[in-house]
Amino acid sequence: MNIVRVALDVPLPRLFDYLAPDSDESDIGRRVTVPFGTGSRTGVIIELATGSEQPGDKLKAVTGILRDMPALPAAWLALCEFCARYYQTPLGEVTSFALPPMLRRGKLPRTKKPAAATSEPVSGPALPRLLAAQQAAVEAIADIAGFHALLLHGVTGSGKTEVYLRAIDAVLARGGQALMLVPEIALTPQLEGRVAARFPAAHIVCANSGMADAARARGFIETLTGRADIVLGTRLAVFMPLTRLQLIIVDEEHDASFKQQEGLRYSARDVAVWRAHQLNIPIVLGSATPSLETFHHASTGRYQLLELPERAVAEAMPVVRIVDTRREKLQEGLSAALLEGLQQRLMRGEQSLVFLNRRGYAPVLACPPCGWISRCRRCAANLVLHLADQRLRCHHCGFETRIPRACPDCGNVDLLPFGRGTQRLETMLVERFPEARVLRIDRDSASTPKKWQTLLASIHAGEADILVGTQMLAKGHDFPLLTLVGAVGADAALFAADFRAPERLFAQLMQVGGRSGRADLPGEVLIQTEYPDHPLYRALVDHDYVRFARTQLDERRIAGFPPFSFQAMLRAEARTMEQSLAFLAAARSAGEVLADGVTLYDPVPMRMQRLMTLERGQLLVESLSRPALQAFLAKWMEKLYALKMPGGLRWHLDVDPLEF
DNA sequence: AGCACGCCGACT
DNA sequence: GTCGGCGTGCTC
Repeated sequence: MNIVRVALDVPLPRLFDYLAPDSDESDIGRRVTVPFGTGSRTGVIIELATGSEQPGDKLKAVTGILRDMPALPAAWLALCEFCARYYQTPLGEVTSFALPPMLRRGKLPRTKKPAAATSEPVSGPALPRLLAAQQAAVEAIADIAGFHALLLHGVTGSGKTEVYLRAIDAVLARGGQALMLVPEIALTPQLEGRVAARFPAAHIVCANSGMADAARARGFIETLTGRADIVLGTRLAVFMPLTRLQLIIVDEEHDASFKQQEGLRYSARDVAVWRAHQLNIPIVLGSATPSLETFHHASTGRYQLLELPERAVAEAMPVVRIVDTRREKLQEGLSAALLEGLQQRLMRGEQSLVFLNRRGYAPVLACPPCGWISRCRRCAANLVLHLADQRLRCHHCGFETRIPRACPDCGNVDLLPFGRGTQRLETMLVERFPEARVLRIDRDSASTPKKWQTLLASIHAGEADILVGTQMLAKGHDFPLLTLVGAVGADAALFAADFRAPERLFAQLMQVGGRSGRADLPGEVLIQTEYPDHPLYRALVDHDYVRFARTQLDERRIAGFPPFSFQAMLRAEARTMEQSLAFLAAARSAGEVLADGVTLYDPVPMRMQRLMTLERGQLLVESLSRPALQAFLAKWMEKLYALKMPGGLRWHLDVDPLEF
């Protein structure tokens, strides 16, 4: 009896058996349409069987095996199986996620005219000369046979990309494929251009969530059929079905966007490392500020550390200065030193950037006499004042409303904005420097890729003197005219409850600081703080990531935080906090009997306690051993599926959570 | 997650 | 008398 075992996109941790008389071994990894419940679904055939644990009368026959494209290879299925196991997600949800939406639905993209084959071997551009450290890195990567993880640690401008390109070159020369992951969609076109220019004969496939359905499906199939030489994309590209993969690169490996924060909560960087291990190939993790997990691995020798200590382009590192704001009376949040710096750059015709990671005019509008403040009705958050379009807006759920003329509670008309956002800084700077062209760059002003491109273009054309922006500005873009970066309001992250906040702050300031300066125009970074002696800032002054990382790792070791422990977070959301916490308490009791070498903490409300009218709680699980944690989670999940829940309650498990 | 079945409230 | 609320149970 021919039976196929099918992974379907339902939240049930099992496969479904179907009769498939005409199936054979070659159908493993094929998509298949099956009757399911009252309807029909498309899934993936995971294995063949001759019998089933299901009673024979329950077995239905498949509607059809889709043989219109090559079957997904065994290594790809194994990758999905790993994710299902590791992230405690049903295999069908993983395979479904890993497929482009169009293929998931059982369809195929229309074939497009194949790009004109490059008949003549095209010669690439002349190669830039390598610094000694770059050369050493390139050779180290070339020397590797088999699985090996390398951390390429180098500041902005140290030439990491050139090292990647050389490594890719070597792989292509051997007829292999390379996979390169980058954090942001916004960065892929730029990188694609550079890669395409370097490898004119290579077929490059992009993969990111911003692509049209058909294009993404086409890229997936081109990868599956082996036509792609280089696959370039954001985190989801880690699931592309490369069949001759010989090298994986993860650029900006520390970036939090490699971790998906919903659905399948995977870390593309971690999955990439597993994939390299599975295929026995090298993986290069690159960053100026590696994640502490990765740096720790490099320190213990598990990963090989490759250092690029200097900037490749002849430019000095920017001078970083701390501005002590404890004694000073600030002007709208800006110190005399920063204002002076801005004035100087204006006179010299150079650009400045004021970095403030908070958009809007002010974080809250308040009525001082009666104590009213602008709060979101649906979330445990304040409504942010957006003066530019006269709205109050919740940055968490998107709720917005007109700015009230008077206090809704007491009628007082003198409502006051508290705190400062980019819009307020912009207003202030326009008043203070009437001759300057001030440009604000945040998610409000650069809401579409097109607007973002326009803003970028005018920055490059020198049509702006002072930029005010959020972290949007920190990533990936070079601003040749920029010589001053001022960081404002950074202290808030120093004492945040999240133990990863300092790590993120350091990376952010390092990254935004790296935007300033070039060969003939040395850059300067001014960090305003009330904690001028804080080790984080001192390390920034010295450009000493390693010292910062070691200090942080020491603290983490003492506190028993990752990477010295392994964590998972169970989160629940319901109509009331009581329901959420009651579920988590039940989950904890169910888990405690299984816990062997695993600690379950008290259920607590999440930091963003209410979101979209749902009250959210969380329960942290921790272990000193990853295998122990994994073994526990597998057993625990079975019990959780069996737990009775009040209507409207939803829960999920987040393995290796980044958010607390 | 869907989707059906099922048993109680307020509408034509 | 029926539409519909969402509790419960099932999907090979």
